Amino acid sequence: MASPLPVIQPADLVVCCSPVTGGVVADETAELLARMFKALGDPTRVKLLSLIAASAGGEACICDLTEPVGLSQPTVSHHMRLLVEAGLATREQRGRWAYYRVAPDVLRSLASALAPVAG
Amino acid sequence: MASPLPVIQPADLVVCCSPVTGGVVADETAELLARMFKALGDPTRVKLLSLIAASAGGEACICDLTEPVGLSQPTVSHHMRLLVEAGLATREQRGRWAYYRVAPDVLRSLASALAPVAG
DNA sequence: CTCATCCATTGACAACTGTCGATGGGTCGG
DNA sequence: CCGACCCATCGACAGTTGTCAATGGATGAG
Repeated sequence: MASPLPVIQPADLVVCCSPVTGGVVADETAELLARMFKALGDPTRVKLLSLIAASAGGEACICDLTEPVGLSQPTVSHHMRLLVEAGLATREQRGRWAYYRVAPDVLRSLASALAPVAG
Repeated sequence: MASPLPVIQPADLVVCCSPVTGGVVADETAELLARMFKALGDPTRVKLLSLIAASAGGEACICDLTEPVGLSQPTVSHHMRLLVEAGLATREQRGRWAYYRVAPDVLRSLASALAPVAG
């Protein structure tokens, strides 16, 4: 985690969604896509997203997540930070708790980067 | 690469495609999805897939790919192996050449694992 | 104020990853 | 048969990643 890489914003998605399978993709696009996919490249993070999405209200705090994934609190916190930095989740602090949500539009964009020509 | 992990087969996809955002996902499913996403988690591999999909006939050999990505032949070969092991590409040997293709159905399945509820 | 709770950050460590050069096994053209 | 070509594997090395225990900053309850 040496690099203070900027958080991926929804606005960045206009760059990305020109589909892996629909023409050669620009370097910058490949970089952006890979960064988001990398965030999904760990089973714990896949499960975290799934847990959050399935939670009541579509949100969850760290304390709700540690037990289901069976990892320490710092580790879960770490994974959530990666998901947020990749733009796949959002974080909102309310009182003592930090509430995390998935970013449906970003996920949809990612999906559309895979699907296009693939029909 | 210590683990001789089995190559992901299209048949494995019946397990996977119950959507990250549509209910808590089983451990095995998370594992499978993460393995495929991890394969997409490198800009070089994203670009390789893109290059192959954009090639005439939808296929390409290693020698077509090294120059566009600017990496050595062994490295490209290595990346392609990962993509094949993840089920995202297929390899066919014809004479001296090894022809690689993308696996559209697998990509589509991956996409559908992201998209579902996200609407 | 004091204490308990929730969470992020830090430091450390083993494991994994991306890259290369060197090597060797197939396959085709002459 | 020989040389050229395509490709995979190996060994090595730096860099990144996943995990934890320990620590400390905020916030809220009593």
